[in-house]
Amino acid sequence: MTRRVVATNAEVARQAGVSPATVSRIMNGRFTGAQEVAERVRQVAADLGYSPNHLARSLALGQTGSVAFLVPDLGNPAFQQVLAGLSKAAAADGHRVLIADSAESSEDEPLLAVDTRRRCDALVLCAPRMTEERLAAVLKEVQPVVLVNRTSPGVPVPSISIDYAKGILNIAEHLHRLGHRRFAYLAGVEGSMSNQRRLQGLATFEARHPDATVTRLVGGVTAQSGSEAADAVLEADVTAALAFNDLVAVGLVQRVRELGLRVPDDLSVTGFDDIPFAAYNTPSLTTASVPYELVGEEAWRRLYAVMNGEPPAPDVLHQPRLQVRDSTRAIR
Amino acid sequence: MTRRVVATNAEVARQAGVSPATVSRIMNGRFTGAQEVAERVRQVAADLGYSPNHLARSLALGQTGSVAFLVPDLGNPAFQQVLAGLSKAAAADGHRVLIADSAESSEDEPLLAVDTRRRCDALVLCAPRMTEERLAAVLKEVQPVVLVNRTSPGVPVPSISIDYAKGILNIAEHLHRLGHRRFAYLAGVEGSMSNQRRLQGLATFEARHPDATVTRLVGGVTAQSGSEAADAVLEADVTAALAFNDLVAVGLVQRVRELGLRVPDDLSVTGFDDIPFAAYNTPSLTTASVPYELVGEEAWRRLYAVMNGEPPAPDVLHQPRLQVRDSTRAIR
DNA sequence: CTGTTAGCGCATTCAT
DNA sequence: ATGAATGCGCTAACAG
Repeated sequence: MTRRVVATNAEVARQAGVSPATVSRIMNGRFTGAQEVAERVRQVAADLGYSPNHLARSLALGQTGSVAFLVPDLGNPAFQQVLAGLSKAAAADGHRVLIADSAESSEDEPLLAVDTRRRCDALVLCAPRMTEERLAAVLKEVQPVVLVNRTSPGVPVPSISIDYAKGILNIAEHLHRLGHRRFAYLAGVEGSMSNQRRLQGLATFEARHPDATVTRLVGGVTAQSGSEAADAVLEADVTAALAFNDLVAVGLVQRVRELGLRVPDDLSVTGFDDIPFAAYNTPSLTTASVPYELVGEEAWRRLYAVMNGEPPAPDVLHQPRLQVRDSTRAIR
Repeated sequence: MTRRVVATNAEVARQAGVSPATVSRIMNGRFTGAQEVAERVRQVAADLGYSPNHLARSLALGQTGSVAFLVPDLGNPAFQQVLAGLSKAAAADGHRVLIADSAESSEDEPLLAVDTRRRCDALVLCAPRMTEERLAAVLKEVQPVVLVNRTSPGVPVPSISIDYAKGILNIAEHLHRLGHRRFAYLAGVEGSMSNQRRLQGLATFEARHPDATVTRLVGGVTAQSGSEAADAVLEADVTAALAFNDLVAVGLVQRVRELGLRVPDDLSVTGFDDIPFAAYNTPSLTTASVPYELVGEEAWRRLYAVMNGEPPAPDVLHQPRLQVRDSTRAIR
């Protein structure tokens, strides 16, 4: 009954006639002795199929070489892009990403964040709906940490954010220039930071343009919720609908067309995020382009800095870029 | 200079006046002694903000509570669905998923698979382009492992696969019933298992229907490659185009329409996978529906079984379901 | 029921 | 240049 199925440091050391310390040094490139010794050890290691146990190594070193990424919903293309950027950048520096999907349950997020963080060296936290109180409490437990999509008033941690208010404002202004005056806004999840910011942007817009009216409608974050909101949009008697994001816009457009209206002829529709599909939708979506992959990359840079005791780069507030396509057109 | 920033088992034990073993037992619910002792220990632990070091625990236990998932491209919605299913199922059993994205570089996959696997208890491997030779070598090093999207002739490991051949055959038959006789197939990555299976399905189709011709064209796996193949499709003088997957179909449809043709009136187009967006495309995509999220879930079930020394459920070969929508129509 | 002891496998001082 | 000894923090066997 051999318990161990994989070779160990000590085993290699014994067979190569050296000490475990020497094996360790050779495996980590800190060896300064004779070449032939190194060669012999490598040979034995190869024969035994040995490679250092990552767990034991992490314990001794005090670091795992992986970072956690907590997202509300990995099914959302926007978060997938952040993950892609984070994953690539981290990999370039020899680190891995452990994902935790809270499945939109902001109740569980604090626990999930802390627990996941404990398995890694650091955390990238994206929790747009967590209360500030909870967030502050969590942040103290999970450092090093970088915030995505929001900042924390209390605890000072690096963050990468998007200027959602400005983004939706630019979209509204674009439609206003096209002659639109009656708008509908399909809201995202109530209470989420990203929805609140958009509402602020719309408030600014209304203040600037007394001739415009914006009807707030219940929306959501998925294509299905966009579909379901179609009737309400039509009843609202508007000429343009601003969806919370591209997914909602896609769902809305499809349903509206099924109901016999034309987009953009009868109704202009806009999205937000500029997910890859936005350009391939029919009609292609006018939206606010957000560099999510870059966000993931920047999050990594800051995390890496903090992990190495260096000061992180300053926070950034990305300005979404208005991307005009075919789903919007001038009145008349 | 206090080095430790977080409390340790021994520290709690000392302050609570018990042994480390007792603390361990209480933290893991294996304590059978007096309630007041447990209460006191919990109180001390809470005061010190103590929770067991996951790394040390893993080392002692010999397991980490996380599994690795290697994918060729996390940007592909199909893989994202598998991940979602896997992640949810694993989470339900108290496990986490560590992702590794090989960025379509099958060269690096063997190393990446082994290295990532070493950080976890098991691996879900999705490497459609790895050579069988390499695959066989890798499989021996990474067990427990479950294969997604392909099987291994040599090493017997559990696998969840899709009957791509049957799927594309059903699509072709559907078009044939609609009167189509001249087809174009936009191939995926050459040499990939999933592309080979589709080619086999098409060969079967041609054998059955001597009156039909299928022109093989260079494609890819992204919307952009679909766009780029549009010219070739038009030159091929066909009435129906079968894209490798939905992404390619989406790109093809958009470009073809830009070129002034109507889909499905002038050209029927089909996809594969039935990604969420397929239903929202204009026109909605006729495609082969694959239950990818279920695939991820089933992969977890088998992995979990093997990890616990139980026999895994039998391999499954999922039959894609023909999903007829608006991108295909009868000739004339 | 609870404490003592001995690893888990590795990296790293400190000697030599 | 190399080996012996120690610790990372925890769990499990074994006593008592």
